[in-house]
Amino acid sequence: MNKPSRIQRENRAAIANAAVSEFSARGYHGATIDAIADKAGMSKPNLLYYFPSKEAIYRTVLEQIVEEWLSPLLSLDPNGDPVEELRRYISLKMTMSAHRPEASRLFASEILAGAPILRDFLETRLKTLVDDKSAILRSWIANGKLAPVDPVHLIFMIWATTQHYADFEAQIDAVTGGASQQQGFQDQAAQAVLSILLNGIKPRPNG
Amino acid sequence: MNKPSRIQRENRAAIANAAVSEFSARGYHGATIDAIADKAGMSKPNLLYYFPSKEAIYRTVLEQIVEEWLSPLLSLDPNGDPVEELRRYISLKMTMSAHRPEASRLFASEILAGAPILRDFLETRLKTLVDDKSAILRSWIANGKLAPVDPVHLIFMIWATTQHYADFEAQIDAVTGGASQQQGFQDQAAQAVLSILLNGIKPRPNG
DNA sequence: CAAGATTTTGACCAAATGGTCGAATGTCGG
DNA sequence: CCGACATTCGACCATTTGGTCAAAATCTTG
Repeated sequence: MNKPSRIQRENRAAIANAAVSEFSARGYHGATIDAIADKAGMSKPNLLYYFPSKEAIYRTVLEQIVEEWLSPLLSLDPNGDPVEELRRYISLKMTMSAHRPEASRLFASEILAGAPILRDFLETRLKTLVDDKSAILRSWIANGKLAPVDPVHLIFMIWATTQHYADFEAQIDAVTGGASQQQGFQDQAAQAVLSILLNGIKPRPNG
Repeated sequence: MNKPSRIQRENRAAIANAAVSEFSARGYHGATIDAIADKAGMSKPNLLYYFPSKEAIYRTVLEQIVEEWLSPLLSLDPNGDPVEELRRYISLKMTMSAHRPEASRLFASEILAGAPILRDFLETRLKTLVDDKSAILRSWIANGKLAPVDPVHLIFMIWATTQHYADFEAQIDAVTGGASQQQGFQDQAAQAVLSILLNGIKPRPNG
């Protein structure tokens, strides 16, 4: 495979962006190649010149998102201060959730559907990563730097709370009267999440 | 409209069950009337004798789920002990998540898609309910019975963490090597969630 | 049991949609 | 500015799918 031309790079990127938007808004089956092509500013046959099939587009954007999603957890530092490290991790995930809600929702929709495409990735790379980081958390607990909670469930809770703001945006908007669009809401959310989670895991005298 | 016959009740129930299963597994667009009819043990035209359209089936099952979902929050008692009330509420939601994961995923998929059908419900009944219960939480905080956290975000966090176990089951299964199917996993999850959330909101000396 | 009402379904239809093809157009190094 | 290659797209096709209809089968009840 030769180096991609400028046109190839641009078009592939345009298609990927359009696809994230369409897939996240309508789900895999609800999204159509025509709509993605339209949004990317080209005809359907032209789009299919760059990707062999609808599923190929889906796989591609999912893979990109997954890489992006992984990185914050990767950077959890075993030598840092436990509470500070977790504060940084949670803040990072809150920021990502606020900045790329469509990507978050696309990932969520894949998992909701039983992870037909991502199952292998989840069982291998993600599992390994979680096992590794759980070990770090466990050592912090053993040293009395964190309250004794199951590390895996702590990780799940962080994922759940942070991604909730992107994935359930429609519900949050409805319940808050659209506040989530307003400046400051994100900071407020981050503060509440950090406050509850960090206080929930700070070491306690009466274990 | 006359009283429904026994056949009507049975068939409507069979269709609703099949629909929850199909819609939650494949999403609104991925589910087909044929598949729902099959799973309900009848032909497609027969199914359409009971419901006028695919969307009508979807609306019906969503409404049932939403009613079910609402009830635990309704029962939050302003006169109970704050931490005990929240413990009960969280436990109830964890149990529901474990017992009806498909219903949870169907609800989640509707919200992910922007709540096209449920928007009105979310903006009216759910908003009112959240406003009411937030007031209770605020009074508990004012009385020093809870740490000062934004009540709305606390409610979001409870929803996020409890429903995560149903909605992201595929991911949890993959990462834990299928542990979520095993006896005891649910209790472990509930314990971790309760521990972190309750400790996160217990009143603290240094506000 | 007969007659009316209810329930069931095979056969069909129209629209939507993923994907193909061949011809036309554009790009670029030499 | 030419030739080779890359890009674009109108027209088309096959399949899937939501929904209709009229006739058949099955209840129900006086």
